[in-house]
Amino acid sequence: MTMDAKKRKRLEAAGWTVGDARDFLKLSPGEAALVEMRIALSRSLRERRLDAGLTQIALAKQLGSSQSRVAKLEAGDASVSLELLIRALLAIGASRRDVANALARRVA
Amino acid sequence: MTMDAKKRKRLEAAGWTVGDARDFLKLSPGEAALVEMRIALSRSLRERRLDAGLTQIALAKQLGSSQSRVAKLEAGDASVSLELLIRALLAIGASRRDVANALARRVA
DNA sequence: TTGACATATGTCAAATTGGGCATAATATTA
DNA sequence: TAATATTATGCCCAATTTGACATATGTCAA
Repeated sequence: MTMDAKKRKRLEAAGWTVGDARDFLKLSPGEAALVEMRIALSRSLRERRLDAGLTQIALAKQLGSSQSRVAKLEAGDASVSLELLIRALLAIGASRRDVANALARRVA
Repeated sequence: MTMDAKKRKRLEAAGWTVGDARDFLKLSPGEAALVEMRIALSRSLRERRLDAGLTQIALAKQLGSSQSRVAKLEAGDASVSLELLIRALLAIGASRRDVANALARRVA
């Protein structure tokens, strides 16, 4: 994890809400893009799961994972990788293009 | 790692070339998509690096990583995650949309 | 050829991520 | 309201991923 991400975690743990993370924390464009991707994928995952009428437990089963991890996936928790996020999307039937679209989706 | 991915590794280690991995190994659509994404991102990474006139060492430095890992990234090695692949693309200046496009790119 | 540079591959300790459990918080329904 | 279902969060530690290193292989010009 990068320095800035650690800093953010510390701040959030201390009860701060980070309004505009991008320049407040001076994230590099790449770091910012990564955060945005995580958010975009998280949201798509939740939408797809709900559209499919699945509970987190049901999705976890399809994924071969646990409810708690699905909750973290959808929360964009720092402990989940893009890798797992993408696996999860594929697990509920998203195509490669669907994932690409989700990835590029606006989140601001 | 999944069962089938392990199987593929064993086969490749034994000297086999996997022509059409998709149905020979009976990968699920999701697993196949994941493999394709890895390949697509790997290729985009190498193209971008070469276009930028960078060596693997130079890119490794920008990434905060090592030459060997960059080599593995470009080789689509099983030991690299989509996460790192995406970080690498962002590190050489790809935008979120660029990554999305790369991800969806045809590889067959 | 040799030498210099670039890339590939194997290994391993350290760091990150994952699964699963317990439990808390938050709906939702009777 | 209480009971039930769903989602969130913290924790542990096993598994995976990573950076770094050594070394092998490949490339190309002198």
